[in-house]
Amino acid sequence: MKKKKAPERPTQCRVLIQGVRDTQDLLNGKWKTPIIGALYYRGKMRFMELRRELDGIAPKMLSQELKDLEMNHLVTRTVHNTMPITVEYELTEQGKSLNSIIDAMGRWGIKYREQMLRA
Amino acid sequence: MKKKKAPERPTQCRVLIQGVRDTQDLLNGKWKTPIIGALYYRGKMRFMELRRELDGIAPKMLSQELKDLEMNHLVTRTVHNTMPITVEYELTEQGKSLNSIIDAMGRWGIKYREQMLRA
DNA sequence: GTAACTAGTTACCAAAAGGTAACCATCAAT
DNA sequence: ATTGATGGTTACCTTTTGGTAACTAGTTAC
Repeated sequence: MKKKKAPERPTQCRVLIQGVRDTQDLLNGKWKTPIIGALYYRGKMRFMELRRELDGIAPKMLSQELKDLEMNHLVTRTVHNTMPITVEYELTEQGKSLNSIIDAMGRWGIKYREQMLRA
Repeated sequence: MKKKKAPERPTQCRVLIQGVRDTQDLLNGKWKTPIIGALYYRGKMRFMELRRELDGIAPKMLSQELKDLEMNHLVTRTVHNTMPITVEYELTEQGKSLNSIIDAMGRWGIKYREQMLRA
């Protein structure tokens, strides 16, 4: 029985790498993780609250990133008919489930920084 | 006793966010996680082995990314005086410790994709 | 009427990321 | 002498990212 030409990479592995890529794509850019973090720790927030919380983000970026997150079903946007209108952003269940990853990244980053300083 | 002006965000949280940012910076770009993944699952590898494994990466990018990873102490580079010379890249302990995160991202990504297809 | 808050949008610009193609030196085999 | 492997480098170009500044529209307070 002849071996097929160079398959060699387990499908399992390829699938995992695709998963990593997907996750990275959802979290790409400078602001996505801070936004998700803020929404996770503070709960639903309005546009201006987020702006103030994130400190330094331009409205253009915030709007853009929130749209991205919404399109990817990580955040919901709801308009309230108050005067003036207010808009609330909130994490979906999927969005919330990202927290374990973001948290792991946070802890790892802290440990890394410590070890770099120690060395 | 008067409150200080708008401190409000727990230091703990800021530190965590910084950690996330650090981690993201180390893993930024299209190729870092695949490279680390390959080195994790296959062990030490040579330049050309990595190139073939990663499928589609230009030598320029691979070289650049490996330099980055090396500078950040996630990968070591060792030259062997064979003929022709060979160069081996290997994960450091720090580099290996990233696997839990990359793995978590992979699993999350897979689950996310499933749920998106189901919906 | 003018300023300020709500939630954004638009035009413009600079920097970074990433790809292509060509090239380099060293060595081995044909 | 040419081909092909090793491990890269270089110049060039396009796309993406992210920032600034100005602007919109609706409502409220002074």
